[in-house]
Formats: sequence, structure tokens, C-alpha cells
Amino acid sequence: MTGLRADAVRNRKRVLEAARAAHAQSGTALCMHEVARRAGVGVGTVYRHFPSRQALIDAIAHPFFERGLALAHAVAETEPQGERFARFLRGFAEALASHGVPGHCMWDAPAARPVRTELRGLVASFVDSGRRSGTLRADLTAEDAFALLWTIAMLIDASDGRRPEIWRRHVELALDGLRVGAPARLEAPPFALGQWDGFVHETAARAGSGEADEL
Amino acid sequence: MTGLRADAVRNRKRVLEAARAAHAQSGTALCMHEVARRAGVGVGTVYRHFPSRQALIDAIAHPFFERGLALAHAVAETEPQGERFARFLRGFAEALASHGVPGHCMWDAPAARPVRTELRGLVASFVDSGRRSGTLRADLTAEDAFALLWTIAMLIDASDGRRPEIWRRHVELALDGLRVGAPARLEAPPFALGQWDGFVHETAARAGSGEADEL
DNA sequence: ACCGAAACGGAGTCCGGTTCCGCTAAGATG
DNA sequence: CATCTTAGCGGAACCGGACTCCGTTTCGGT
Repeated sequence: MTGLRADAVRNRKRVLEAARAAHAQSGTALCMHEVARRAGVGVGTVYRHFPSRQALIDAIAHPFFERGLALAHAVAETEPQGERFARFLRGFAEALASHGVPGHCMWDAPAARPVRTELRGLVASFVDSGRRSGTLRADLTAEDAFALLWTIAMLIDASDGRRPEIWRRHVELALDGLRVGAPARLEAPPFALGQWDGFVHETAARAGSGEADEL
Repeated sequence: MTGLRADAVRNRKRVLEAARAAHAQSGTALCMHEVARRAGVGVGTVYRHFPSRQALIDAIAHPFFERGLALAHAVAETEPQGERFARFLRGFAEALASHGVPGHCMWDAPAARPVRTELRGLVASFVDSGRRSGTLRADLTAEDAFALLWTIAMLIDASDGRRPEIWRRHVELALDGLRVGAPARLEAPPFALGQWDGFVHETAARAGSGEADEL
């Protein structure tokens, strides 16, 4: 008894499916009319189920939130205390990269707030475990860890599938830096300087003539 | 001899001024009609001087790029080899935070490419100096450093003026982690857990923010 | 079969970026 | 100063996309 009529349920599913497809193509720039067309419904229907574009995107991102939480719980239950934060961070990064959800949804969306809250609690516990077991530096806070999580999500977003070495190295470097004692040596980087351009995608936006005026 | 007519010069300045004001209020969401109105000119005039919204934003951000470069050069000339990267990173972060430019302009804008290139060269030299003088870990690459610069810019953007402690700690933590040997102890954090929500601003309901990320 | 309510669809509104083109006036020339 | 050329101006118009409104359709209970 969802209270929804049969056709409503069907349409909702179709819309979500269409939205996922559109999202795969255009990312968060997906167009509502386009989604409606793909789903074979009117725009009005799309809006009845998802009151705004953002809500629709949130809905698409939702499975990823679930996955993140599941990961955190798994880590909390099975990983050794000292390694929890590291394992979680790596797993989260990989999940984010493979799921293709814009990580910023996770932080932007009001809808994701409960998830964030729960996640924060878990991350805090990881940090705590790590500190207590002496693997993480004693002055690390849950807030610091969360900020790191955020920046890494952004970096992965921006990389958009290209050159995962960059964010993987970033993750390892960061984890290493939070560890107590001498850092492990990372293997030699498999790329040379000068490849940054094009990593973070330019907004294209043609034009950009080298305007050079001041004040 | 700019080749520009006197009124054109005047209008260009007015537009830029209006754009700065608008930007201060609405950030990169500034509206072209609004800018034109404030400047007391027609939209057409705005577009003659800045062929697109992005170009206008680039123009606003330009002084910041200059500032970043100037900082980098100053650091390169006056700071001790081992401290260059750290000093630059801190200075850059503070400049970004105080200037109010969305840091992502720096990476998005095609117009900023020359700046990025030069900056990358300088950062590479800082990393190099640091490694050679034994303060930075030997396996750190310029690419890593640039990625860090990027993530910190994003973090500062997202903070939008609130709670600078968060990104300041992040900077110190990161720098500490890149250093050779045991990390220094950071002073106790001046805030408690649970303050993350609201730090990264939620995109709220608002609508077509038209972000540029994808899948 | 009938009816009320839930859903639907899509034309219409609003908004904001960008374009187009007829008009204005800067400034060069005589 | 009068005249002409044309850079530069203004803003109506266009366009695409989010979101709304409301008359119509369909579900599902009786």
C-alpha cells in the first residue's frame, strides 16, 4: 500500500530510468523536457514525482548514498581499528569514481542530510579508533577528516573519469600525511609534469578572449 | 592608442564596475541584464565588451590571477627554498579567501590558461626546492602539489567566507603531511564536531544553477 | 456502470543568456 | 563649422530550459 496508483508507480519508475540515462549523457546538466520525452510522459508528470530538477538529481544519487553508508558500516564492523579511516576513504573514493554520481550532490542536497549525519558519525568513530590505536595523528578531528573526504570527492568529480592516478595518489598522500610516524614511500608517479591542463575540465564556454584589463 | 573610442572606454569601465558589484552579491550567478542595468548601458554593450557571461566573469577574476602570480614570484625570490611551497600555499589560500573570487574560475577559464601554465611552473620549482632541501617528501610531484592547490581552492570556495578555521587547518594538515619526518602538532581545534552542515552551502531549492560537472 | 479523486500532459509563463539591426554620436576630414 | 564614416550603442527579439496551471484522462472503489 504505497498509496500510489498503479500508473503513477509505473511512470515514476520510467522517469527515474530516463533520468538515469540522461544523467549518464549530460550529467547534472540534464534537461527536464528531455527526461520527460525519454520517459514517454509529459513534463508535468516528471514534476509531480520530483518537484525540481535538483530533487530528480538527488533521487539519482540516492543509491550512491546508500552504498556509501553500507561501506561505512561494513568498515566499522570488519576492519581493524587502526585501518578503518584509510579503508573507508579508499573505498568511498573508488565507489564515487565508479558510480559516476557528482560527489557534490552528497553535500549539496538537503535530501542527503540524514545520510551526511550518519556518515559523519561513522567517520568520527573511524578517526577516533585510528587515534586511539596510534595510527592516526592525535590532533586529527572528525571535522578534518570530513573536509578531506569532501575535497577528494570534488577532485574525483572534476576528474570525470580521466586519469584516476591523480586522485588515487592524492588519497594515498593524504592518508600518509595523517599517519603517525614516517610516511611510507609512494611508488614513482607514472606520469610527467605538464598533464594537468585538461584534467579539470574547462567549462568550455568558448570566447574567453584574453581580456587583460585591470580594475 | 587603444583604438577604442572614448565612450567605449568609459562604458567598458562602467560595465566592469557593475559586474564586480553584481558579482559581490550573486557570485558567478550574476545576470547580464542586471549588470547592464547597473552600468546604465544596454545589454548589447555589455556583450560587445565581453562576448559571454563567462568572459565577463573571467575579467572579474583576472586581478586575482595576477595577484596569485605576483605572490608566486615573490615567494620564489625571497623565501628559503625549503619553505617556498608552504608559504605559497598559505598565501594563495588567504588571497583566495579574501578576494572573493570563485577559485574554480582559475581552473575553468580558458582565459586563465597562461596563468595556470606559469603558476604550474613556479609550483613545480617550489616542490623541487622543497624536495632538494629535504623538507618535502622525496616522492612528491608537482602534479600532486597542484592537485592539492586545487582542492584547497575548492574548499575555500565552498566555505564562502564562513569558518576559515576549517580550511586553515586543512592547509596546515596537508602541509604537515607532505613534510619529511614527524609532523608538528597542531594546536587544539577551536570547534567541535557537528558543525559541518551548513559549512558547504547547500544549493537550496533554487533551480537552474546549471553546474558544469557530470556523471 | 458510475463517480470522485488521483494522475496526466503539454501549452503557457518566467527568466536569463545571446543575437540582431536600426540608430547615435565620436572623431576624422575638408 | 559642416559633413561623412563607422565604431559603438540600445534594447527588442529570440531561444532554450525550468517550472506552473488547468482541462482531460484514467484508476479503482462501490
